[in-house]
Amino acid sequence: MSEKTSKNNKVSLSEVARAAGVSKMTASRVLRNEGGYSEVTRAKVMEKVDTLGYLPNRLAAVFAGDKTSTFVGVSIPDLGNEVFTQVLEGIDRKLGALGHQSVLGLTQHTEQEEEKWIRTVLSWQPAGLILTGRYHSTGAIEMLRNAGIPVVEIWDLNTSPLDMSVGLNHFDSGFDMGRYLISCGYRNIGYVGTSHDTANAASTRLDGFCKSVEGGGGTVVRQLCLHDTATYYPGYYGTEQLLSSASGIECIFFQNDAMAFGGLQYCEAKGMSVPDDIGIAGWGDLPIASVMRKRLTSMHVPHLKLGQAAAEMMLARLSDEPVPSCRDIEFRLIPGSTVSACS
Amino acid sequence: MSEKTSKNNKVSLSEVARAAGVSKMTASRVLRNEGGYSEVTRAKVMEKVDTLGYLPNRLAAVFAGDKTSTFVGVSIPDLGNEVFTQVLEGIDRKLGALGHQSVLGLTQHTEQEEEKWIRTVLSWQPAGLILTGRYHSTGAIEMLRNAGIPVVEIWDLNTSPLDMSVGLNHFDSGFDMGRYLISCGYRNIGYVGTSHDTANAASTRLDGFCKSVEGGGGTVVRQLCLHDTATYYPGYYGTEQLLSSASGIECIFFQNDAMAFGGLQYCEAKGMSVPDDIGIAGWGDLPIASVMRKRLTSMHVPHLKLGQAAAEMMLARLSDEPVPSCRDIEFRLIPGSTVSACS
DNA sequence: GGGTATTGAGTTACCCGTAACGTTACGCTA
DNA sequence: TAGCGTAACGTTACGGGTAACTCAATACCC
Repeated sequence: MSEKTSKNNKVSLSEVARAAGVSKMTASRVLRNEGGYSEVTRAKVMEKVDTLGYLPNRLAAVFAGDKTSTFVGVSIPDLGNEVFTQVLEGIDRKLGALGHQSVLGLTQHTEQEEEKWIRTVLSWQPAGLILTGRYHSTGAIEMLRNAGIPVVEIWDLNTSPLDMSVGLNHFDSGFDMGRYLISCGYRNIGYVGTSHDTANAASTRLDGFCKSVEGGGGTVVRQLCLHDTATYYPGYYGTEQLLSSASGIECIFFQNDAMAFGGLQYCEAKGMSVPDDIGIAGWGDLPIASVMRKRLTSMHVPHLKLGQAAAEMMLARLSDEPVPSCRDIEFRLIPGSTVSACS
Repeated sequence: MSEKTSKNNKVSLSEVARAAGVSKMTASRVLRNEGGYSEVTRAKVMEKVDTLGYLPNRLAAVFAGDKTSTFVGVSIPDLGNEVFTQVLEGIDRKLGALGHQSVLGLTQHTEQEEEKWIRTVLSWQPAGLILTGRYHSTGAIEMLRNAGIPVVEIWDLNTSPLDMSVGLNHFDSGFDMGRYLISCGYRNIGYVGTSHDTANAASTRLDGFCKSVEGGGGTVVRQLCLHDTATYYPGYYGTEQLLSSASGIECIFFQNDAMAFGGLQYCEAKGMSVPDDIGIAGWGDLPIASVMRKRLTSMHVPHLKLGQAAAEMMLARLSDEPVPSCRDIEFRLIPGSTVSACS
């Protein structure tokens, strides 16, 4: 409110320099700890920085140098699904610790939204992008190619990524779950999840699941894909829909633990006993599973770690370290006690 | 990978102009739909934009004009607490829809982290900032004052904000819950929450809660503040700690629904019946409450709406519309059935 | 004392758009 | 046909910082 020199009433480097009685360049060197100045000069400059309340303008810095900025665009489908918030937390913590910032993009599971967001965020010259999923619009791919910045595709394992990728093999994780449920003796199995315009990891999981169930002599009686977010309540009413539209279902596989919990609540509310009357399996090993009385049958996925790995790959690439183009994140079946254990 | 003219191998406006055989200015006007050019010129320019894959450089644009950028810094404590992810989703959806971007900051509930983040994000010349909470370090406040950009403080109702504020009266919400529990006949009440270095909304809630409980002749026997995140498992083991360190507790008030659910699971696991043996009250009316067999006694808070309101205030201010400096978000007690209803 | 490091500070040329003019050509009116 | 307005485009300065370079002063050595 006091100084009003440049038009944005922000204190610029040249003002600091003038006040300190040195040149702009000297002041710049001091601020970047570049050396080439005396202690006295440094003190003078730093004092003025303090009194004037100078804040550097990174925009100008990026603009001037051929360095890229320190922010990284991070796109995820939505924040209602705890799976993604954990990944995001992993990413942002790691990026933040090393002086980078996340610019958030919520794609709502559509390629158009993603493309729109990519166009916008690229115009800000980000250092790199982290995108969820392996499917992108052709326009998006074109832009990403031209941008010439690091891109990490996360969540789906992608052995031929645009640039880099960290994720897990969703097909296999679904396959493993199917095999396990078959080994428990289930044959008539249902699925409750959500669907979106875009092909995604959950559908890949379902593919793997069907493969092993059918290979094991079982049937995925009905696959219910709701147009909703993958959280508790859709799990609840999805289960209701599933059970009322198909009979003889012995076990239900859910898109994630939140939905599975919703389903579990529905079953118990209707007087069904889990796992005696019906088996319930989730996916993701979300925090809620840690307090459930019956250990939820699920698939453990280190979400936070996945996010951190993505950030690490990005940062390594930005500092020109060698980076593998693809990193596989392991998952682990949790037998739990919401399906009837078998021999 | 093909064009490599400017150092960042990005196509610049002047290249487009040169290719189209017009001046830089003309190309700029075409891209901004500013008028002052013939249809023929427009077509020539747009064609080159397409073939060269030109993406505007918003950095340069901000730099040139005295306009601010389109990104808005958004700081929240953490993503593990669903309360904040919902608020963030509300903010980002609204901002994104109107062409703005969120730059995320996770403060981990500390003022130092917040100050560090503010310093960094301000150097990117954001259009504005949205901060969670009303308490900030003096250094942060100083920077915010000097920055001269809109600031919205959310979550805590703050009638004398730095600039603008949207939030709810946490004291009153705690007070209401206390009064309700008293009216249900409870007298010996416990509290389980988390504590952080910073004074925060949850502690204000607790203050209000204690006030009405004590005013109503009850006692908050023990207040347990764990150093952990406010989610399921801390609710579980916090309840264990609480019950083993104090006797005669008839009812427990939790910092939020996730913790309350954890506590509920603990109680039921130990054979206690809710609400017959012990009452459970949460806060926030989180999605999980929608599928619980017993309706959780809680406080409904429109998190998404709160986030949207914050974004709206920011956007209104940015387009110079008149904005009230403070907006109160209402909450509503949900009696539920995890406390014993009274006369 | 003269030559050579070393250190400190100044100069200049960008970077890529936008704003503010300047110029030209043309059409319309009186 | 003079007079004026305006569409259509060109030109230039500018913004805040950085990189590369030059220059001046001091320190040190033989």
